[in-house]
Amino acid sequence: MGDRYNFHEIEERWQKYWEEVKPHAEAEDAHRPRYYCLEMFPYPSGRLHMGHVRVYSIGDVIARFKRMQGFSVLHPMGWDAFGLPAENAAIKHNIHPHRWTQENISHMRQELARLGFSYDWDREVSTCEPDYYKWTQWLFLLLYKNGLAYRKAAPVNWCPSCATVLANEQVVAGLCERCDSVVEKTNLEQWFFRITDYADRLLNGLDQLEGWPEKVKSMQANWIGRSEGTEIRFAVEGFEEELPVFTTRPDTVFGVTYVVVAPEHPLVDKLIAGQENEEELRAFLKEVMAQDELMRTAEDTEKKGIMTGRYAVNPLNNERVPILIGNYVVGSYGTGAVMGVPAHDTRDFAFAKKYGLPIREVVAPEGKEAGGELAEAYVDEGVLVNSGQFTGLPSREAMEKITEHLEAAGQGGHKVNYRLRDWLISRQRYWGTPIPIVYCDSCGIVPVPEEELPVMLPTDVEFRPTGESPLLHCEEFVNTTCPQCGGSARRETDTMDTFIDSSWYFLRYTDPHNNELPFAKEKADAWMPVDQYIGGVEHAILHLMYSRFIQMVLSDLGLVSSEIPFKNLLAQGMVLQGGAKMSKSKGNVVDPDAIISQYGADTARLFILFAAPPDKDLEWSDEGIEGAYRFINRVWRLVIEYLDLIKDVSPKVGDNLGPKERTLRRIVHSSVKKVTNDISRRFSLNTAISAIMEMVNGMYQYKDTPIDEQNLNVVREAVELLLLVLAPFTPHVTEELWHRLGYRESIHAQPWPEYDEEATKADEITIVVQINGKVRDRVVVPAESDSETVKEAVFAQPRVQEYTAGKEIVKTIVVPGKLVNIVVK
RNA sequence: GCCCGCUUAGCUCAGCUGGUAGAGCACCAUCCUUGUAAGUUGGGGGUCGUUGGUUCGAAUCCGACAGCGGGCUCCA
Repeated sequence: MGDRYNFHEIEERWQKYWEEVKPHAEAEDAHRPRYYCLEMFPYPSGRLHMGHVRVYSIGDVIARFKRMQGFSVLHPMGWDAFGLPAENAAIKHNIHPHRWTQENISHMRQELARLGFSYDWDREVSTCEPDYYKWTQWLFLLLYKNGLAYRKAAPVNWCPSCATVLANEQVVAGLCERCDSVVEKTNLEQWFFRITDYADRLLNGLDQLEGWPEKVKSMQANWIGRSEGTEIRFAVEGFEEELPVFTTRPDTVFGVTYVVVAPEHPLVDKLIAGQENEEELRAFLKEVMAQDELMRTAEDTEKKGIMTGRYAVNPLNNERVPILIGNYVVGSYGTGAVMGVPAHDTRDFAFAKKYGLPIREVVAPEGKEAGGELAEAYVDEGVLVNSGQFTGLPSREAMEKITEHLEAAGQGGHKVNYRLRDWLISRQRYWGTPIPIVYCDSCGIVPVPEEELPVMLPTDVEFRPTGESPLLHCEEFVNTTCPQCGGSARRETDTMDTFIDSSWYFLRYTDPHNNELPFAKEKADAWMPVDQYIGGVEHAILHLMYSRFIQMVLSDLGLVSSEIPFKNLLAQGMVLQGGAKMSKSKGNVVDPDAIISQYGADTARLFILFAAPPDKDLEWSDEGIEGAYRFINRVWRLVIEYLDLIKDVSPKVGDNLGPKERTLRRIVHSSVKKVTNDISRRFSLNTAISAIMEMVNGMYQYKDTPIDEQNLNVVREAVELLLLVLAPFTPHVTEELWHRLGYRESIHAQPWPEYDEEATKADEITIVVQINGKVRDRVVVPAESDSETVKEAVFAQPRVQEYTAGKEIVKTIVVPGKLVNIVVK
């Protein structure tokens, strides 16, 4: 044991000790309040990156802090282990996905251990293991039995490079979220979860999530996209079928001069069949459909339409209006058809001008006459004109009246529309949870009985370079018997979206070894909801909304008591280098392993926590990490230099302290106060560290004071407090120094220190003197002076007398302990 | 286009309910050291994005505007 700070030796020693003693295995102590601290589990890509170091460092400080505060803390770790990269590795390097994943996990587990994170490893879960995915299948069956999982043919997003379909959420601007390939539309029979049944609850439930960032909530609200309006059913001349449209502006219905349907609209085929321009129409359809979604929905794509030669009838005024097919109408939103009101919608206005369609004004700005040619669409509300019996009504009232009228006539009514679609969960991939369904020629779709779970993923399969799922060609997997009739049947070869695996893992942690159920209700209820969830904002919609959905379903079915999975959410910022996110392609990646080898885990943790508030982006800085390293060295030297003097001294401080000791205690105790507040108030870890730095500076200020025996316990107290508040941030070095102080117990098992409020108060305070709001002077007064005494002292100042001489004193404002403002005229 | 966030020292960021503008890094100096590296002590540096308002008093509250970043978007 040398006197230099040897982090290699220290970190290795305590990591070994923690591994043996398992201080973080949760005892489920019923007498202590519980706290569930969770960070999003990683995909086992092979190596940790700085983003991981950041999120897990934040979580670890919170977990350690809460433990010291006396909570029984659940702080688990696991692996989101299914997914495409493993399969790609199989194709490319001829290594089985399971082995690839396992090797990555064991490497990353070691990396996490090297960082000194305090996980309860006995609860580790891995979503690709049968004892986990069995319960993911169980969950699928639960949804199936409750009508929340269904199969249908639908136009779906197909990523040609990943050779699988994607959920809407996984398509970003027409590109695959994973690989940026252009996503195509195909018609396929696929499995869906009925998340749209929960649209309203998912939206309204956001209000209850007080501990979530507004940003994440508004992103989810946007995604759900609730839109209240009116459905209006137009009759189609010559057909039985009606053509429903959705509008948020029923007050403009008298201004409808045409109707546009999407090229995908189910009625299109019938509408154009036998029309004289059928060929031209088909050509148009072909052209539009050939364009991929990205092109079609781009802002600058020209709006195109074509007359079908058919007419619809406006149910309000019985007017015949032409039906067009338009490239800008989206088949999957609303009814796939819109009414065209050129006078009151910017897009419709441009469209009508282009195709010479009539423009009829039906809403006028209040107090203004209608008439004359419109230069642009009037999109605001106003008073109705040219609208039959509704003329003269203000927009708001007209919307209500017109909707009621339609309802009474059976031609429409109130309608709520959502942007949210059902969750497409089928993936044409091997490395995922098999969907527990068989297809029987006589019985149809048959769920695999619970007692036959898990449907095992076969291991002996052949990976094809095309990316086609090996399950398709795995005879012993595909061929099975029907659980109902015993006849021959085929297994579903699609696997589940990995977002299902991760939408319930936090529940499995509460009861990870349960062989009878995914989790026991009592165990889940004891811990849920997660008190603090931490992860990247990139999951704001996908993972966080799916988890909310699954939790709501489980709660409705009585399997858990809370319908909220995560009470508080901390969306941590990215780690940047040179203003850009670290990425291999940009070549600006800093490797955590290299940093740990060079500076140690404590330094890496301290820097990454100090460099920015947890929820902001963090700019990596080599100087910054040097600074963090120097700071730890500074703490080390300070404690080591005092060690012999204070080794056998009690931290109990007596009365009768000298002024220097009082100053030291004031700095130390107010720092402890600030650290405590900063961590508990809103995890302001960077400012907490800054307060600890000030504390150390204060202790260095004192260091050269000749030490008198009776002051040694002031020093001992200061050193102990320093180590205690620093412990959650730099667990190794504080553990080492704590033991060197003579303690046998872990520092991480100590209670969080109390500060002495009295000690934080200064003996004297400086009062700022303002004249008309401008700082003109300062006065030092005893801390406990009352307002009158302060005033007297202020007015006794020569400068104050100068400034007030010959002037009228209008009033004097005294802010106790801070300032005095004299208003003069 | 709509919504949200940010703008404070050279850099990265604090600044809680309005009341003396602050930390770390960088920089400069000082001392220690044979020298290097490390260390010690001290210091300089800010019209708080612009502008109007509320107030005795505004970085802080309110309104505009600008710049940067993010989310949603032919959404009917």
